[in-house]
Amino acid sequence: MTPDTVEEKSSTQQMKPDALNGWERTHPAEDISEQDLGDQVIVMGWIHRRRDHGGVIFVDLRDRSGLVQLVFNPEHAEEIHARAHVLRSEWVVAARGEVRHRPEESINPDMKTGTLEIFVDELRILNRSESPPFPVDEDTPPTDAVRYRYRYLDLRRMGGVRENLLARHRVNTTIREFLCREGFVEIETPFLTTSTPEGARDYLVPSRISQGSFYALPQSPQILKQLLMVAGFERYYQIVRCFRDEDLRADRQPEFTQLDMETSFIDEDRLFDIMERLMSEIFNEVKGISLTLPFPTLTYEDAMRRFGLDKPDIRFGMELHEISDILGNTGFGVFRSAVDSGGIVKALKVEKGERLSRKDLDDLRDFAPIYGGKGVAYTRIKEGGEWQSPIAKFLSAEERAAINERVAAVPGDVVLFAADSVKIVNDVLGNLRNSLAAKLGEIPADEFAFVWITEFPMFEYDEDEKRFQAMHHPFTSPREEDMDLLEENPAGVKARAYDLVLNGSEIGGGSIRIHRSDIQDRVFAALGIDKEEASDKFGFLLEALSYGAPPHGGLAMGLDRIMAILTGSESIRDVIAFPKTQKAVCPLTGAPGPVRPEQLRELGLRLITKK
RNA sequence: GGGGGCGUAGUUCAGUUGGUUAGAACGCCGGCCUGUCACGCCGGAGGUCGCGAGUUCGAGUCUCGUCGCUCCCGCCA
Repeated sequence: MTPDTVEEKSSTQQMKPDALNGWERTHPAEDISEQDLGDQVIVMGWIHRRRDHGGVIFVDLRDRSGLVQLVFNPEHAEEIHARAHVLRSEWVVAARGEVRHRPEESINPDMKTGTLEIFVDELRILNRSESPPFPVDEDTPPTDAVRYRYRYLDLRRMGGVRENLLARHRVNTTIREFLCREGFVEIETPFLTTSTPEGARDYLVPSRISQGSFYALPQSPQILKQLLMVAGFERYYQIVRCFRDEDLRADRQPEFTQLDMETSFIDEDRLFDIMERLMSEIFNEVKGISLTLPFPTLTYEDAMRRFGLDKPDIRFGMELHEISDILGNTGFGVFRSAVDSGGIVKALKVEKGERLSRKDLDDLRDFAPIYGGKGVAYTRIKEGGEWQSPIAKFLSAEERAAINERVAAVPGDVVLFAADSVKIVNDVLGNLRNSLAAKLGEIPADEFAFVWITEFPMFEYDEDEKRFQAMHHPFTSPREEDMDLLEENPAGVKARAYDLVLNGSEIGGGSIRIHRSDIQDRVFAALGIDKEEASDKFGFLLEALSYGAPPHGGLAMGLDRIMAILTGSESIRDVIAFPKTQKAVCPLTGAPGPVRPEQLRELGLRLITKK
């Protein structure tokens, strides 16, 4: 190797790190206060920034608590000053020194410890660091790909995900303390369990001992927590990881955390009350605000009618209005055929319609197809209720007047229309309502609007499989007054199921369960699950219900989503330490990855190579 | 499975109608600097323009494919 190919090592690279050697930290950096003036303290952390004036050197030391300024003065201690000269970003150091007041003109009002500094007498360099791939000391984060690759550095950044995780810790603590006071017992349930029929694809784990058999990772501990009620624990909870092998979204990870709860001898009102008080404590802890209790309640039917979605954002108005009845005999083919084929026509009024440009309205053309719709019609309302619209001429004056009255239109408004099947109309206008409100700045950002959605339909008809499916899950109790409909009209049965919605986001859901095996049998029958299949899949649950199951119910709260809303995060990835990418890959560990052939052999598995 | 956005220095980005040697800021390296706090000043290094093909005299720029990140629909409580 010739001399000029030898990589030159700077002096900083050659320095040997020091041992901690009995030193103990006396203060977190940001806890240094006026009370410590004149005291010798020891702080430990990372080099946040260094300002080397040739003479005096200033170093901002960062630890979990925050920042404190270290001062290295050559006149005070020349040798220490020389050591400080080689410090670089993200090196790990311990410093002992005296807490002093800064000179009056050097006070930094932006820092919590801005009036103070530590005059360093002794410095120990505990570890060096490569130059970080992105600045750890700045608020502006690098792109996601870089953040995830170096997640441990991303988490080191102040004011970012680190703060979210610390808030999450406080929420977990609040939950545990609250539920403990309320008589709940934390019990762990297995991760290696059996496949439950809840719709989502399971993550499977092959069994080595029983070759050809598989465990499933739980989508939720649903059946097991019901068994805990049969066992007599009365109030159970668990902060538990759940797994679903489905495509990811900003608010969906393949593994996610739920606050899972179940209670005996209780009905909806008492359960709602417990949850509302818990939410109130959480919001008080993290945001310092008190929520107004109780939360409002909306039936599924009303939510769909007024907002088009079962997770309405009720922070703003802009409700939907059905106008099908006005259009029974209309000459406008698009509306007419929707109504004639069992669909509906709904209208969405936007006040101060001048905020929507011609282009905005034309762009609506692209909105409907996202949800399977054909389009969105619109009109501007002029003086005297006159319509300025491409579709005005297709509607009679009476029809236009009736619509104006239905939506209470005044001059200046814009009214939007969708005509299609019930599902598509609600999807299109429900989502358009959210989208327009956001665009027009109608959503109060610092408001938290909870709403319970109740009385969900028990069953949903699956067009593909030509049979009913449980909308929630098959252990949900039908309402008492709908029991008789189980056999004659399943579509009319409403369930004792409920969701908790916050700012248009579903943050939790649950139900009062079936605790009698005779009713469970009838629900299985309605679902087209025969006795054999039922006992095959859930025999242990049915058996358990026959041994004195108490009336019980519960819910599961999506902790990731709650944290995302609490911290103002766009994605739940920002409240998870090591999240997966949209391809369900962990950028740090590389999971999932290949396994050694002998591992497969032990499991009795062989890979089929896909083209 | 489908639709949209992004990909240029370590990082964040700019890059004209396709035209010579691809720029800036921050960071990094070296030097100077005793009250800074995004310290300042001087100098320097650093690029497979995600990857591959194509069109062209000529591609960071146009076309096709592919990979990665991301938002959405489907799917999923």
